[in-house]
Amino acid sequence: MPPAAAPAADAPAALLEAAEGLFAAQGFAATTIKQIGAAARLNPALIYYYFPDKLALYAAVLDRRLGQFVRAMPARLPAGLTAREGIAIVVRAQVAFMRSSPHVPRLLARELADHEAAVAAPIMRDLAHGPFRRLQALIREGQAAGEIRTDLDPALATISTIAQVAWFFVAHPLMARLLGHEGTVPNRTVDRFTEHAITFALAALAPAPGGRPSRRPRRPRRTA
Amino acid sequence: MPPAAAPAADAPAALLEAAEGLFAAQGFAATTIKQIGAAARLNPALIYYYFPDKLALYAAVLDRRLGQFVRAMPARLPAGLTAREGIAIVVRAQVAFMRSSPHVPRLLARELADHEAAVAAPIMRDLAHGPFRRLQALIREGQAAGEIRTDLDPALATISTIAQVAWFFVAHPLMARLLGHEGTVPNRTVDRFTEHAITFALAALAPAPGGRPSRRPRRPRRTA
DNA sequence: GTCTATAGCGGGATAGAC
DNA sequence: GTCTATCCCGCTATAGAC
Repeated sequence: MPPAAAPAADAPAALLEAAEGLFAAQGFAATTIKQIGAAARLNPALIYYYFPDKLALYAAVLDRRLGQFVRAMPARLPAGLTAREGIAIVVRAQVAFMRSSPHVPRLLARELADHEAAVAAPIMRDLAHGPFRRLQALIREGQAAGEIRTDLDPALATISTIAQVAWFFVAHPLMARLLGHEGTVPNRTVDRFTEHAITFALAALAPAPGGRPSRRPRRPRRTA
Repeated sequence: MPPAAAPAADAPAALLEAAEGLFAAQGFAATTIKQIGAAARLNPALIYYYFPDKLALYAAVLDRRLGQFVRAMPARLPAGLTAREGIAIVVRAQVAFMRSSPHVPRLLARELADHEAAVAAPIMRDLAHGPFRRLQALIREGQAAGEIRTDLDPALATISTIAQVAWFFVAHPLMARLLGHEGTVPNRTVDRFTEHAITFALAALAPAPGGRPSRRPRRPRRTA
């Protein structure tokens, strides 16, 4: 084994790292092979030794940052949770996801706009079929147990819950302005928002107080 | 005045229209002058007669769809509103904004990722200084009047409120999957979500019921 | 105002030396 | 595995005819 001094010196990792930053900042089309080589301090032609083409490099970047995290999500949601526990776990996991690399929110924003591209589709499928459906089921169970108001559609309530952190990070430049920061929202404000988002969602979902029943349950109308 | 038969036949408008669709679908860098000309059924060189260059065309597209709507927002929020009225107005205006062209959500998603670009900055400034600050002030007044729970930070509560509709549209491909639709979320589901978002926010902001006071304001605790 | 033709540049990708 | 040199293509933008 070589001494641990070598600072992450393997070429494919350096290319992925450099490409991630450039793709996030400029987008796929605006980023050139030569820029990536320069940022990685490697010869640009190496990209074609380690990856079939530019698109494959992009797909590898996305899979590393978005795909891996999304696929690891279900393990964070063991069986037997209450809805309130599930909400707290999911919201905190969203924050961890968005902070797992400074480029994640922008990569995500671009993929949301580019959804015709095939790269984003499997990741979105995993998100929808995994944590989203799970949280929705927890909310439905919470309604049956009387812990959650029954006039809310579980799917829509799930969206409202996860929208908070998602939008906070994806619209980061807007959030920074709204919160009065020039550049970036400081870490402790992100932490405060995380706890706020959990409180906000739990308050919205709490059953209407004592005497007055919650508004009459909406007919289970097809979402289609 | 010419007979109303001519179908929007002025060239600059046709170019803006065509460019909007292509920029939204593919992004600025991936869209070519020739594609725009072809989509507008006009000679591509005309772009350089009506606009200085490609970037100026892009800026014009953004200003037409995003800028104009944002600048018109304050007029929707007259003086003397209650916080609850303000929330309903802002949420419905967000939906109207997102529906004002089918391309708005994607244009917005791209601008959020591209915030280094100068084009987005003034629009975000107007959003932050206009409707966002206004809603925040309304919530603060609502807290003083005892209509809104006082343990929530008005700025964070504003973000949570507007995040719902913003995320619903920007993450549309994800929302469609979560709601079980193959392609697009149907209009009546969007309408249901609009009313849901108002209900959700108002429930989250309602003062804690009678005896028990709202939870004490959380100390800013570091999660990191 | 609209069109053709093209200049001039920079992109992705490859061949092949080392 | 890494690097140089380069091909070929398609892009933005312009010149100038009509």
